[in-house]
Amino acid sequence: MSANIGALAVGDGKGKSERTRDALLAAGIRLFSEQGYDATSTRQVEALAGVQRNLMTYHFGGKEDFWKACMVALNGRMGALLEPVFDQSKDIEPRERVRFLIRRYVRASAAVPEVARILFDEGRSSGWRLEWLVDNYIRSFFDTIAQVFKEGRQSNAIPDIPLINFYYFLAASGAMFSMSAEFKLLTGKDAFEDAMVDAQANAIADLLTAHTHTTVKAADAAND
Amino acid sequence: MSANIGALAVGDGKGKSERTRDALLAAGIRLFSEQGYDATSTRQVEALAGVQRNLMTYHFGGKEDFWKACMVALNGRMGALLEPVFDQSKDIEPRERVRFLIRRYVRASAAVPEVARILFDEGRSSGWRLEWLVDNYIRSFFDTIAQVFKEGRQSNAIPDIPLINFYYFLAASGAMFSMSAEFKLLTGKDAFEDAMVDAQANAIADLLTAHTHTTVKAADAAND
DNA sequence: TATAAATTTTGACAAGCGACAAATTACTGT
DNA sequence: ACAGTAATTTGTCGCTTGTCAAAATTTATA
Repeated sequence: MSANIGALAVGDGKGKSERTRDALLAAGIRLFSEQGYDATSTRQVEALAGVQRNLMTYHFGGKEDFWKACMVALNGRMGALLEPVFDQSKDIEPRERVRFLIRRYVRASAAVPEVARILFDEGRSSGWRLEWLVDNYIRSFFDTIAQVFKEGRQSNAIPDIPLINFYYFLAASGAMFSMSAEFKLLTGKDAFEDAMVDAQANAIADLLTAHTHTTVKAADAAND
Repeated sequence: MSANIGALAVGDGKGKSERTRDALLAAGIRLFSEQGYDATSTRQVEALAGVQRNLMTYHFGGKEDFWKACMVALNGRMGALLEPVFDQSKDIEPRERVRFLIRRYVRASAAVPEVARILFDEGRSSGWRLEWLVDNYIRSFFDTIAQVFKEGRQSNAIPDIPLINFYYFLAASGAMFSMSAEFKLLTGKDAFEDAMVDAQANAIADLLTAHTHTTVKAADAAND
């Protein structure tokens, strides 16, 4: 792990106080997403940010509020990538529009893998962090996906599977980037390479917009 | 959290020492999978197991070796579900065989959600735990999936996507069960209900054995 | 039953944790 | 330059962490 993330996270035209806050947020996002909340200590965050001990408490009030601030900042990164997408897609015909949205979402998941890491992490057990995430971000994201799904079904662009399964399939499409360390050990390649990201985006779009065979259900039952 | 997991994990015909070990392993699997390695303390495991402090160190030597023992036990649970599957499927015709294997794998992921939780957790950043998992289990699992994929492609049962992406879809198909707490908050339902597990198994099988349109690639490029 | 081994229990330690308080330095507006 | 405030720095607190050590107890063997 690099000794100091401050220099990377710093904007030049900002005051020292704001630079401290930004460095802390960048370090917090990285450590919370890599290690989880409980396993990340305030001293560790401050060390990675290259700032003095106790500055997190001063600027953010405490570990809990700091985590929420990290989530807001992280949502900002993701939102900046996803917000223009709906506008860009509004003139595309239904089937290609769904594929376009899916590909852009997968690319955003690769560009900001911290989001998927934290969702996989916090979604496992209930608590105040999961409740906060659901209330502030996850619920509205699910509603957005539900709208895309509805339109995709009406135009027959999306196969006949339940919304819930469609949602979790899409949400899990970031697993390849979330598990980038395993990916490297297993394949020897970098999951964030452009060609790899495109391959994943295309594959997800292919699978989620393919027509399914309608004759297999009976055969399934015979083997169960 | 229940105060004591020992009574559940105990076999009756076993000696006290073995019962202590089993209770510790059951508690360890649960806590490591829910909270991760660093966030789980030895005292917490011992308390959930309903045994005295320091018995983990005595029976397993230390936290690291105890974690490995938990992984071995967890692999045993998963293996017991997956081992008979290949034998059962060897007379099914290729396309239905792939669907059968996928559905059984998804159901096993639901029956033992701890596996997916730990893989999502440890796959994020490199270290001795990820290396150990890859060397002992993940690599051979990947090879098995690669073999299924190869046969599935030859019989045209699996759509034309790269192996790596196929593998990570399948691995990520357990995300719905791994994130069961989020699932409950988001949908109000229990992800482990039989009907829900079957729906996911069928949906994954449908998506991974559907034929894709071959005419969309050019249209994709037009929007990028 | 006597003896040794295995297992359980209790005690203690250095190190790290989040948080609070106070002292010091840097910045702001007048 | 000055006062007032913001920001940084240092010190400390009670608590938990993983681990080692030793005493007490239970189990196995002769």
